[in-house]
Amino acid sequence: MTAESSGRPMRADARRNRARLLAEADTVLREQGTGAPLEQIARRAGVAVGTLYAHFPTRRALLLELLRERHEALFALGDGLTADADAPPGEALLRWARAVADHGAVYSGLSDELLGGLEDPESELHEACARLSSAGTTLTERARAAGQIRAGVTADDVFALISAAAWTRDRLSDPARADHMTNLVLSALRP
Amino acid sequence: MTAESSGRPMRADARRNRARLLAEADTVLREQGTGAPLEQIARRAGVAVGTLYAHFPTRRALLLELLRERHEALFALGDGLTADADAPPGEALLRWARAVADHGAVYSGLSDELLGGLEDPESELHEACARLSSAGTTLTERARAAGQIRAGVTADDVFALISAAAWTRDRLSDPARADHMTNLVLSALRP
DNA sequence: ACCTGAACACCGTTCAAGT
DNA sequence: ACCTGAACACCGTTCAAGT
Repeated sequence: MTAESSGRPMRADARRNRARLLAEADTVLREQGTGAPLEQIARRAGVAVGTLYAHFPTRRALLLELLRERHEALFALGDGLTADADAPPGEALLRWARAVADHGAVYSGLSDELLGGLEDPESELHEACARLSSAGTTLTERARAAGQIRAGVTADDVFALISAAAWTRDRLSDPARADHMTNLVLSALRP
Repeated sequence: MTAESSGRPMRADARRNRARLLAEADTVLREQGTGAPLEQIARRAGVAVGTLYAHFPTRRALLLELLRERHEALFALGDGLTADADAPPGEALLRWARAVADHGAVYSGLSDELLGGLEDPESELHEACARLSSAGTTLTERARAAGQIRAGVTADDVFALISAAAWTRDRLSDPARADHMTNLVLSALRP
């Protein structure tokens, strides 16, 4: 067991290695997507593969750490939008959906992990995905009550749609189309 | 070079092996998706891996043959819908979109191949994807001219949206949601 | 003309041995 | 307490040797 999972402070070299691994992993995943060779990440961080595994037992555990900051920011955004009861609920929901869709397109393959992580309780990403999904629940219900989105659309539907928007953006070779396609997919929410 | 690519008739055993490979490949891909181990397909077909490669030099070449019949059926459907000039153009486009979305969800991972194959001219699936995409062009233009879909939506957008619908259906663990989500994603086309 | 299966490459994952 | 890197497993792909 490593120190990080037992609450004890990590040895200085371990902390440095962990930080380097995360930094290089971010670079490599931005270039090659969520399926990038772990060996390459370790090499670029200047450590052996075993060290990577010691810090992050699975690929998804590594991915979860990489996403942590952005997840926190999204939770905060969700709270902020929910707290602002006077804002037009349709617009609030759309701002939320766009933010999560952007997030899901940061690494190629991430949209699969997000929707898959919600559906699979065994995924290391499950809790984060569930929180992201439920953060949209209040916004969805308000928008629906105000008649600003389609009847019958659930928070689960919204999350699946957001994931689909991220997936589409991810696959497009022309980055100029990214915003347009995100808007188009999310426009399915219109009443 | 094999006989099949030179126009000469194949030897009887080769033809039998090819047919068996395609039949087993369909079964395996339905179970495990487009990334399934090729070794397993060969074993189930009772041949060595080399034989599979002799018939289908790449994974996508195999996939293209697996899809050929369904592609022909879709081309025919597209022609039929286009020929029927009296049908409501919005409905015709939606029938087309649903048919292609169903097709793109037959094997897990197929939606990636379809949209990716359209974007990548080097893909063995490129020509088929381009034909599928362009088959929707006339239907899209008619629907747009009749004001029955959103302004500014192109045939490329429709194909990307169809792929997104297939992807979403593919990822859902609950098959009962499949139709609902397909309808929701495609409802982005509404004016 | 076609098939076989061993050979090689690549990558994920583990773990005994080191510091 | 942490790191190294060899070892093993798995799969894609090629090709010399067979029929």
